[in-house]
Amino acid sequence: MPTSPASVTELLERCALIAGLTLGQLAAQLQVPVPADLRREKGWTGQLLEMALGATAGSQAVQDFPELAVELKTLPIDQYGKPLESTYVCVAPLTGATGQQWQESWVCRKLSRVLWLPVLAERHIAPAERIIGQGFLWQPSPDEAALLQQDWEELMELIAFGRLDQIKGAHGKVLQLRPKAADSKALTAAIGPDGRPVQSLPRGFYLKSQFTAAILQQQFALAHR
DNA sequence: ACGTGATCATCC
DNA sequence: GGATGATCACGT
Repeated sequence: MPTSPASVTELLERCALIAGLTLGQLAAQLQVPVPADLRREKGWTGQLLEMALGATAGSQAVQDFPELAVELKTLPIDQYGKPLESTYVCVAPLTGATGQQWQESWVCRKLSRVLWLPVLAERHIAPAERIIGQGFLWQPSPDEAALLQQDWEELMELIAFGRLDQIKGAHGKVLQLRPKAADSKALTAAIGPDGRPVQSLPRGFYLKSQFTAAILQQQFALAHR
């Protein structure tokens, strides 16, 4: 069981070591069973790679590598390097976050330094055969940060004014709000249209795949110039 | 129930 | 084919 990396350099070295391996090969090294599909283990890939890299946070609400201030995100991609899914960031505070500033938000902090780890994960490829790509460290550019902040402020304002029901996944340019729950019947406290407390479906912030696609494109260009 | 890891399944 | 809403497992 890998220990937690002492530095960002060491973390990136570990990424280089596993790049090119299949998930099956890595799972064998770590003595982890591989599911035939991910229908009942949707987080399996992320948890396997957390283990391989020595992440310690588990299900705690902190970054994956707290000492390094690095958040790990696996990114399922197709053969052309395009993301297959949006990227979950964190749960959305539906109460008690009115007046919060962007810089102190959970979204901002989690996205301040991300280790992206692409995995070739087209659906026709069995989990064991999926190939680990080259991980890389990313920090939002000023432009990217501005886009994220704008979307976050817009969504948080709607939440604070009790307009949660009007928020669809289509809201936001790069950041979206979508259900994040066991099922559509899950309930959590939120603010109603009249400002009074109501119960509603828990939501999470997600990065739209077009945004992560741009990050990958930029990284690809950097790596090949 | 909440937050972690996300992908599934269906609709357009 | 891509995006949106729904869902699965686990630890706390």
